[in-house]
Amino acid sequence: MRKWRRTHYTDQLGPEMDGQEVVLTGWVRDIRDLGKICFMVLKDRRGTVQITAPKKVVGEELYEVISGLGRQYCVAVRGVVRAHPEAPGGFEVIPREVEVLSKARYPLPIDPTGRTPAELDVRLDARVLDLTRDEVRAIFIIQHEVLRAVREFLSKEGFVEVFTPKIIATATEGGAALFPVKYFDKEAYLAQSPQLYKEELTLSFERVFEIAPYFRAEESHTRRHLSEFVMIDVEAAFTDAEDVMEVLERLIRHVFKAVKEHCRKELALLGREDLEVPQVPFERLTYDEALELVRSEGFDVPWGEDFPTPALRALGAKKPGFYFITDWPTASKPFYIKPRDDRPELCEAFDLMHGWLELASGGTRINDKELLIRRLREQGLNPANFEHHLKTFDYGMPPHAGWAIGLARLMMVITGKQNIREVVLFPRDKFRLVP
RNA sequence: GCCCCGGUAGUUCAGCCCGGUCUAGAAUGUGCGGCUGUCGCCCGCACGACCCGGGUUCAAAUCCCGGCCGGGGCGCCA
Repeated sequence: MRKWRRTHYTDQLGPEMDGQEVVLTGWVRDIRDLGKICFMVLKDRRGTVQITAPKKVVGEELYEVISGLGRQYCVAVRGVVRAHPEAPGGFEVIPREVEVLSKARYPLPIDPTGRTPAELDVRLDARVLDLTRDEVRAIFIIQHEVLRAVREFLSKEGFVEVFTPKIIATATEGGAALFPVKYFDKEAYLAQSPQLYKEELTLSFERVFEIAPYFRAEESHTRRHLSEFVMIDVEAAFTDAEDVMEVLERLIRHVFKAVKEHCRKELALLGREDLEVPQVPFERLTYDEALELVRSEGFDVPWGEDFPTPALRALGAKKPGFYFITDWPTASKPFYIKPRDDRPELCEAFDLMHGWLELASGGTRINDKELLIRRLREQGLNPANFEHHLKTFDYGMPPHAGWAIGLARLMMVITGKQNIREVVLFPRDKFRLVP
């Protein structure tokens, strides 16, 4: 079907083009048939334009075609631009020929104009149609810019983008529940993190990053958890936690600047024109300081434990922007995090927070094999299950550090959306496997 | 997994507490008709729904129990 080649997007038209013939393609957003004149709003990915069909001008036959169109029909229109003071934007297109490329069947599951609102769950069931709305699509255009900016920044910082396996042999790290998959005649699992692989790769590339989906079979049923989610992972040789925290906060700043500069229209659609580029460095709060704050709010959290959600909310109320929580109790963090030399009950781990939302976590890693084995045992894990990983520590493993940030959580902060499902195209949780 | 709240046309909401007046109301949508400047067009007519199963009752959208699904919270989330 080559007959209809678009000559212009709707946002490339204007009253100064009066008299010019154009070919437009898109979807019928609205039809207003007044009897002897019919107005059709044509939408493409860049905007809308009014197609005006006066019966006397376009003739009986074409008038029937146009007034017979329905919302969300996919159409091509050949017509002439005409300046007209009463048309939106001061111009309209008088059609000469209209071809229906695809019809819509009614009833549509949601109103594509958004005038009759639908709940998120209903919208997700009809996600593809939901995405015809500019304000929904804006989220993902912003995400595209975020990813572009992340790659730009990390590349400039000397990081190499890599891919590590998403099908893995064993439940390497313990902890989070994994999804088992059949792998020929073996049982395998979907990766919950690239942690061990990215550490190993610092031995050769020194600085790597990976942007990929991960899978966790948790019971979590909250506004900020999904079973499948994209993480941006970074790992760097010859660095410690403080070094990579600086990379992280500068990255966040770079991303916010890029979004602010390149996604003005999309931010406006989401009511986020006021998005502020955060200043660096972000505030550093030690675990002990955070604990004290939380306790002063009346939460009885024992030393050594992670903060329960209500405590984090209280913390977020006091610290609404970006901040780090550092120097966590060693026992509260994974085995590969390096304990502090001076106080081994604490470790060189950090979390990046935005208000009460945990965005990223990272730290200095252990590069001493014997210590790593001891830490595995202390966490109740069997070193034999980490044979391949431990072997790489015999090849000159450099000291290294890194972090991982949840892409969707970052998108929640940028877009102001309160439910992670809003910022994921086709979210997966315990109760949703389709579409 | 636990707690609270909810499930009514395609969508969004009313009715439910206090069972009968519900042949279930509205908006939007869809269909048909009318209308030459609309832009959430307007006017008229029509179409379309009580989540599933069981129970109580003369009678259930309404009360009770179970299930499924949804919203929120918590837990889990190295």
